[in-house]
Amino acid sequence: METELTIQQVANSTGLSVHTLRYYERNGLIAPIDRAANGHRRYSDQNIAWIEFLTKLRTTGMPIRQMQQFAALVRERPDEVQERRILLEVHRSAVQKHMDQLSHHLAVIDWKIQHYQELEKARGSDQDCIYPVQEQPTTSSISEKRARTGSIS
Amino acid sequence: METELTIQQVANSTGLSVHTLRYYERNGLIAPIDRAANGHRRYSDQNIAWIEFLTKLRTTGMPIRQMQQFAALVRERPDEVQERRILLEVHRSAVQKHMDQLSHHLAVIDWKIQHYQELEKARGSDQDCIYPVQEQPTTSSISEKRARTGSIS
DNA sequence: CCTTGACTTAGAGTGTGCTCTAAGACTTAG
DNA sequence: CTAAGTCTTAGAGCACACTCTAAGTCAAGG
Repeated sequence: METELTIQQVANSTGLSVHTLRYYERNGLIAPIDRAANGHRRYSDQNIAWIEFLTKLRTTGMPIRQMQQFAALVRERPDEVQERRILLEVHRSAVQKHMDQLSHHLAVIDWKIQHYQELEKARGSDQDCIYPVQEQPTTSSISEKRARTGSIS
Repeated sequence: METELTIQQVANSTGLSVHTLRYYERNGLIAPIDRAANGHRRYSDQNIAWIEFLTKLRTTGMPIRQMQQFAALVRERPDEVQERRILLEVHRSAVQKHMDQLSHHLAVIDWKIQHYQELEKARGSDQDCIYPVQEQPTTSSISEKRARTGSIS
């Protein structure tokens, strides 16, 4: 039994809008979808699987252009898998790099939050809160830091 | 000795363009910068520190609106730190969530790469490569998975 | 003196990725 | 028979975050 979903159903199940689904198809991210007698799109299981993978590429930051490339490779050389692998590997390392950056920056934000917490604690017991010189972890080092005069942000 | 950098120097050191620096100032992300006698901006160490922190918020995906809010809190209630902390905590958990999603999706991409590698290996030794049914890890489960008929992307 | 170059402003333009509109066909429910 | 609802298309519009332009000021170097 082949499931044959409408665009609306696919929108609901994938989280993409019907607009976006058509937009993706128009732009070659999704191969032309089979039509019902009335011309309406009917999505197969494979279509859904493809769309789900696409959205994973999207949410990891792959630009539309690159997804177009990837989709073109699948359509034009379905039995030549190497180029696709390389494309994905390039993307993977970009995502990895991005995540590394995120986690570093998150550490700085964490640090700031903690700094604020300490200020709040001090505020509870202090008379009129003299702001200590602010230290900030940077790209180079979290511990060893020169004082920035009077930054209290 | 107060360092007093030009906008160009700040652009070079922060990686933002001079356009972006002015844009940020115009939009209240950066407080009005002190001017030299000729009206040119002169950035202090504190300004730089602030801009560096801003870019961390930006690169972790905080929208301009929220950075405006944060900057407004710093300017308008410099000694009330709680709201800022909460704002950052909200952002932190958003970033955390985003990173979790990224790493899950990255796992799927990794899986695909490996799948391709296996196809390439098989291709070297096989006669004419019959594609196995493709399995894909999904949000729900990586191991237990129904077969999708004939998807070979 | 004059050119080069960095700066200023307000405001227009750009790229990305959607997101929606308009006009029309078709199906189903009342 | 009609109205509501879902689909189709081509193409316009939008949000975001820049990015650049135009027109002008100013200072230093040749």
